[in-house]
Amino acid sequence: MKNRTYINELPKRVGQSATLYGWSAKARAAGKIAFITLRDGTGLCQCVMEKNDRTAPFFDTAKKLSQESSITLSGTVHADERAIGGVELRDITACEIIGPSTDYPITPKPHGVEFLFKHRHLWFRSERQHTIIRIRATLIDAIRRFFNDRGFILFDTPIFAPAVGEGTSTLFQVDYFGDPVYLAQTGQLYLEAACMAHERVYCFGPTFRAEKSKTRRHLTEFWMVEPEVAFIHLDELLQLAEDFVLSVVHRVLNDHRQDLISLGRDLAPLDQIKPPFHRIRYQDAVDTLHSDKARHLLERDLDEKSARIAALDENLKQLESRRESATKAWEQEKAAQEIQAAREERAELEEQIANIPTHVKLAAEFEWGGDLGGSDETIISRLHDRPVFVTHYPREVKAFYMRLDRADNRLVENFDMLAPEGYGEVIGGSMREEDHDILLSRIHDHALPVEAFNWYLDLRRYGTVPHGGFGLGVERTLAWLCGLKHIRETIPFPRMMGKVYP
RNA sequence: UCCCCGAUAGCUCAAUCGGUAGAGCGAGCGGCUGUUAACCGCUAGGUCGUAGGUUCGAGUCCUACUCGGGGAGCCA
Repeated sequence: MKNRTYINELPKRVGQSATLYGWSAKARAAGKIAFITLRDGTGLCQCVMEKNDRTAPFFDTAKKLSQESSITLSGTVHADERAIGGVELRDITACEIIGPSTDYPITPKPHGVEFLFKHRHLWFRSERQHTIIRIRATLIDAIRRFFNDRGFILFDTPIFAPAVGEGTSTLFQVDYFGDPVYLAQTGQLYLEAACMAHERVYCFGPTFRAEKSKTRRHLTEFWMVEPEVAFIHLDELLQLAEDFVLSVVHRVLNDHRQDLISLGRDLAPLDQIKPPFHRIRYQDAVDTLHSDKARHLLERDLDEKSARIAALDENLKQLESRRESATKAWEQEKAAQEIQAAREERAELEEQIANIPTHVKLAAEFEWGGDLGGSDETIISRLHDRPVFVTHYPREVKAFYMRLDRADNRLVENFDMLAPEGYGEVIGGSMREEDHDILLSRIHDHALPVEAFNWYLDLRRYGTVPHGGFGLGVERTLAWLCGLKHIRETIPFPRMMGKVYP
C-alpha cells in the first residue's frame, strides 16, 4: 500500500498527515463524535472523527463500524494524553471500509477457555495473545542467535522416524506407503551422528508426543531445540545450558519488559536470574524431599492458601451485600463479576489445598530410584531462587543412551533444569554413552531391537568421542518467562489430547 | 487409563428447600462532542449437554453417556 503508515511509526510523525490500514478493535460513537480504535500489526491507535462537512459522506458508516471490520483512515497525527500510546489520528479526511465484519464472536467481555480456543484463529488478534506470540518470536530468535553466534551448525533431523527409543506407546503412528513409521519425538540420535561431522550442532523443530496427558504443561505437538556437542564433559555441558538460558532470558527481558508487565508478569524473579545456577545431584534432591524444609514449605503453603480463602470468603460476603444494595445495573454487574473472579480463585485454591497432603506424602515417602514427579520438581524449584540443575539420576529411570557414571554405575550423567517458581522441567539432557560395548549392553537391558541401532552403534565404532547435549522446550520456557499458568497460550495453534480444531 | 469438578440465551454467569427460566455483555432501533469494559431508553433472543428414571411437579434429585476443565501417571 502506497503512503501507508504503520501505527508504531506515529509517535515520530506528530503534526503530519497519515493513512492507516487496519481493523477496528473497538468503536464508540457519541452523537456527533466517533472514536475508532484501529489495530494494525504493530499496535493500536485511537482515531477521532467529528461530524462536519468533510466527514459527512462517511460519518454515519463510521459511527456504526462493527468490531474487526477492516478499514483505512486518513487524518492528522496529534499528541494527546487521553489516547493509548499518547498519539491519535484526528481531522479525518478519508474513511473506507475494506472488509465488513458482522457478529465478531470475541467481545471485549470475558470468555471461557473452551470458547476462546474454538476461535483461536481469531483470538490471537487480541492484545494479550498478540503480545505472547511476539515474545515467542523473540525467544525463538534468541535461541537461534545463541547457537549461531557460537558456531553451532543447524542440522535438520527427520520427522518421519522408524520406531526407536523408549517404545512406540508415546509416538504417533503414520502410514508410510503401507509401513508404520512414527512422528519424531526427538532428533537426538540423528544429531549425535551430525555431531561426529560438525562437532557443535543443533536441531530445532516440532516434536510429537502421543502421551495421554491433560495438564497445563503438555501439548502433543511442541517445539524443541536440541544442541549436541562433541569433546565435552558434563560440567561443560551444564555451563553451556546455563549460558544459553541466561542469554535467552536476558534477551526477552530486554526486548519485552513492557510487554511482560502488560501480561501481569512479576519481573522480580526474572531479574534475579544470575549465574551460577544451582547444581544438585539426584541424591541431594531426594534428601531435600525428605527434609523439614520441604515439609515446612508445604505447610506454609497450606496456611497461606487457607488464609487467602478466609480473606476471599470475607470479601465475597461484602461483594454479595454490595450487589444486593446496588441501585445501578452496572454496579450490580461489577460486583457480580468480582464475585465470579473471587469464586474462581477460591475453587483453585481449594483444589491446591486438597493436593497438598498428597504432595507431602509423595515427598516424604520418595524412594531412591524413582523419577521425580511433577510435585517433587515443584518443591525443589520453589526452594531455589534460580534455575536448578539436578544431575546423576538412577539409570533405571532414564534412557538407554545416557552415559553411565564411571564413579557409580547405578547412575547416569544426565541433568534436568528446573525453572524457578514451580515451572518445572524446561531442559532435559545428558552425556551420551560413547563406549560401544556398554551401549550395546544397555540396548539389551532395555530389550530394544539391536538391528535398528546398527547405524547408531557405528558412531561408537568409528572414532567415538565423549559427547552430550540437551533439549529445551520452547513452550514451557515461554510459559515461564511470561508467567502463564497454562502452556496452551504459548503456541499459535495448540495441539492437545482430543483437540485439533482449528 | 484413573480421580475430582462442570455443562442454563451468541458470550459470561445467576436462579434460595424440588414449585411460573433471569441479569449483564453482544445484536437491532433511538439519544448523547472526549470515549477508554462508555452511558441512558426500547426490542428481539431459551428443547436448561443427551437419553432414561424418581415425583402431583425436575434447570435443581438418581443412573448412564457425550463434551469440557483441573489433577495423577508420563514427559519438554
